[in-house]
Amino acid sequence: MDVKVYNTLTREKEVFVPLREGEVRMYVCGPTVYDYTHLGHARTYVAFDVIRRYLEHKGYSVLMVMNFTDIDDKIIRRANETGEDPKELANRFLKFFLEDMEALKVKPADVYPRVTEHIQEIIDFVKKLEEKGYAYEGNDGVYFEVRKFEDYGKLGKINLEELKKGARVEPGEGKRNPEDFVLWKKAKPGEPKWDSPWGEGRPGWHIECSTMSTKYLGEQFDIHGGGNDLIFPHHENEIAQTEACTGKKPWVRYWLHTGFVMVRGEKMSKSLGNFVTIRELLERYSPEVLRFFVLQRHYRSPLDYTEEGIQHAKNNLERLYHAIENLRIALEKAEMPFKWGEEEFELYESIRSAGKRFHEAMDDDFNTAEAMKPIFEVANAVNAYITKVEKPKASVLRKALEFFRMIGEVFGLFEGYFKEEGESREEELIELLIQVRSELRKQRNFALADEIRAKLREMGIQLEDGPQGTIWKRINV
RNA sequence: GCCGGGAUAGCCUAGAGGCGAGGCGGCGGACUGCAGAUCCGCUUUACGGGGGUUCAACUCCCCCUCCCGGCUCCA
Repeated sequence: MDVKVYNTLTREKEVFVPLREGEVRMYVCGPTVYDYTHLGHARTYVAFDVIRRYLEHKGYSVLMVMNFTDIDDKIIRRANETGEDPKELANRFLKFFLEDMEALKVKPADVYPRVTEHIQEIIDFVKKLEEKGYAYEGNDGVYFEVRKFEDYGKLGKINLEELKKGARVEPGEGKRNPEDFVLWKKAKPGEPKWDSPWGEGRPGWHIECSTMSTKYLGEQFDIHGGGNDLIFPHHENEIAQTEACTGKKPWVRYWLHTGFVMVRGEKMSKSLGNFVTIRELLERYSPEVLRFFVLQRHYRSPLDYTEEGIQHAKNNLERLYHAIENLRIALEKAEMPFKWGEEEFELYESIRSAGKRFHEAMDDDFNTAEAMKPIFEVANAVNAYITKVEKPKASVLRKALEFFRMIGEVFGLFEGYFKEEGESREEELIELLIQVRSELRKQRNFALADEIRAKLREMGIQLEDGPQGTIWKRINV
């Protein structure tokens, strides 16, 4: 089945066809590293992580690049406030960002180009634009002359005349036209700077993505993504620069943008001060709960942040983990499948059809919210099968387990279950404790029995007493 | 002003011209020393309002109300 993606450029869902067969080259706009990563960032990067994982699952080889803006007005301003060196400040938050991404199980990009490591390439790019007549030098920097690029506005559906009415277009000292944007900023005293044909200065914001993406992914590539807030002006300007420079259109085939995280009806952002950092959240919730929370909503829709919502996600994920643990326990007493009965056919069919619907949902513009449904249906079917059937058949149970493993790989979940192997010592000790506790229960020493249960629970092991004795589960959520 | 996205049962999320919504929560039952998990049932005649098209609209068209976002800081 083909994957369909919603392309911001055309405002339509299109069949995804990469430029080179079997390979996807994608670029996701990374953060400006001057502060901690918050849930809004996490939403975007988890969404693109799952998009990337799904494309890999479909058999594509994915080359993924994410940039770091490590020199910029905001970094300089923040550094001035704290008295820190801008470079050190950027390094610090860059490191924090990578730590947060790792904690969230976001697969690392193949290259993380930093602006300060690509100054020469950026200068060359600007020079080329100058040679081609798209750029001019003003007294405070080098500017891109927007009106020379006739396609300007195609991504954000911007009309230049309307834009001027929009009031917030700043004239800027060295600009010829208010809509022009800066490619190279000349340094003011005390600011970080690099040598260039236009004197000492630093790159403008948009130019870095054009330069670095084409360096690693070529003059044309498949996917360029980021938050909704980057459509205009950032991505619009990137298109103008790059297509003006290379002359090749379209520079990027598919533009993907994520919706905002909302807090009580407002966008989560630094300036509003209504943000929660990943670090804070990870103190209260596991990484998988946060991923699950994000994936319960389609990536383009706004996502409302509430504690209750995350709690919901936690409950949901717990339910799935229980089903997986139930599978493991059932497998211990499972039989050779010398014959299948109606129940086996039923469970098999439910797994098969769920797999199909999962893929249909993901093929349809990575609709993770829709893809959740079949997962719960399998969990229900598994639980029903296990309670109904005395001697479950190992083969169907394994089919269910494979299903969850597949989901786990695409969504980046269930690591707590599928990762560990060879912890048999720990398992033996748990079994021993269960035996001791059973003896205590027979003697009706419930106080001590309950204490053992409570202590194990604290360690992430949950005991459940049932008709066939006591079983244990790992609590991974 | 211009451009875009929304309103779905108590709550959260999908979807779609007729055909099972998924989860959470709540209630009742089974199981149980308690807890937990699980099963069965109920909460459930769901789709912002008004027109229209149609044999049939939650879905298509028009209008309206309300909410949100972008319009050179942003993921």
